[in-house]
Amino acid sequence: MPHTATVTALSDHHARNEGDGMQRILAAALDLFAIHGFDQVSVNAIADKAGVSKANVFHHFKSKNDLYLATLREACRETRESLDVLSGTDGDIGERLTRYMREHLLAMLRNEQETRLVLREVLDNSPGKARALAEDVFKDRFEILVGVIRECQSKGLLRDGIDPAFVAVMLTGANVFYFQSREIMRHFPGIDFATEPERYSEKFMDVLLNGIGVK
Amino acid sequence: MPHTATVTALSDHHARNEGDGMQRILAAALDLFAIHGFDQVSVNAIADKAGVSKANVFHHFKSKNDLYLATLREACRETRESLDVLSGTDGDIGERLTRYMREHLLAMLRNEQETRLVLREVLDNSPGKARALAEDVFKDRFEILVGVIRECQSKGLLRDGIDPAFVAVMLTGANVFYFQSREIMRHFPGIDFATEPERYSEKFMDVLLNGIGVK
DNA sequence: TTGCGGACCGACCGTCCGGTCAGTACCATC
DNA sequence: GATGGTACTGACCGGACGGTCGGTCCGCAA
Repeated sequence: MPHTATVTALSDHHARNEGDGMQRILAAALDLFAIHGFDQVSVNAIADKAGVSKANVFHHFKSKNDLYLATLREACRETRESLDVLSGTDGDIGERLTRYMREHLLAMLRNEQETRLVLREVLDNSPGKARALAEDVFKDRFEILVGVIRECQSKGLLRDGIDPAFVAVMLTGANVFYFQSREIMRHFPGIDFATEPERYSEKFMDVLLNGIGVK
Repeated sequence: MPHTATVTALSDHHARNEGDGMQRILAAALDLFAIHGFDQVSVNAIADKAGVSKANVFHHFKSKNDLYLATLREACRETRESLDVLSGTDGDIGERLTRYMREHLLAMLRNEQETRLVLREVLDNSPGKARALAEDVFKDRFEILVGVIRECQSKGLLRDGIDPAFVAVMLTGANVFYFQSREIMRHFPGIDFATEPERYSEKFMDVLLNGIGVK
């Protein structure tokens, strides 16, 4: 009795769950790859989660690596937002950067799985899979950010001694590190921002703009 | 013809290479685990690199996971330095933190493999293996750092509005992010510190102490 | 009505993995 | 010289993995 729906009801001939099989496979792969990483996830597990047979996975994607690349590509595509906040309005550098930092961090947390997938690929120094793919996404965004900061500097909104590229790295790094380590920070004493990203952004911008020294 | 030395000369009966077999296994495991991660490394590969048989690995360690834990434990032990710089002298907060940041970053880079191993365990959100082990190391150091910063603040060396725990996170995050992403930063334009950690530390401390805003 | 192609399946394959085991060489100590 | 412990080995095991294969079902166009 082949072709029996392994999932709930849905009497129709085809497309038994939601979306066609390929989409369900991609969604399942995103979930699993993002949480456990490439090696820890078997094609069988993906097929089970998607409610299809393993053979069907190989019908849509020519290899496990191919599926991973497709998943990563989609994750990259969906993560290209939150940068528009920057190019929007003019005005005070503090306001602009504050809004960017806040939105960027919230966007990372909102698309947690996609972010985790891309970050894993970028930060793991192994040449494997498609670091270049994820790296390009990173690079594009980074250059835009540097451009905006440099523009602000030329308008006299930043001190002259400041290196725009370094500031961009600092901003990115602060958010990436928060994303990575917020879980363990929750176990640390004296930290009130582990579950409140906005408070983190606020404190960061205060230090960034004013420094920690006494006036 | 068993017991033939698979490595160079060393006529002696025992200890054919350097150190006993167990040490060689640990060293090989550190190398491979740090670079490729737990899953990507087979016990066979470790045994080959150490110049022993796979069975011998299981003679010294009761499982692959046990070997991983031993490796991680040693990596944690060897990484407990560079914090003494803090508790040393008194004096200007700028000097103290600058020296700490510099030394901490250089220590991470000096012990690259150990750092990578511990960091992988801490930052990967999977509950697996021995996150607690690495986390404790992190936590200890973090608390010391917070203590020093708080002390500086009570002496009036820091602005009152500053949260010491946040500053500690910021310092740690900046160095961790540099360690993780310096390789891809080398491919980015306009970055002059990707291969010069001391320049990175310098720029960071400038921003941290003085902020980026115009005076 | 036929036939074609895509979605899909169960069963299967070779490989490699973590782990075991029986046995060997080489020490100690008595 | 027997004994016992330790470092070490090749051969082997069950299982999981990525991937293949022959075949079924079904919508659709001729």
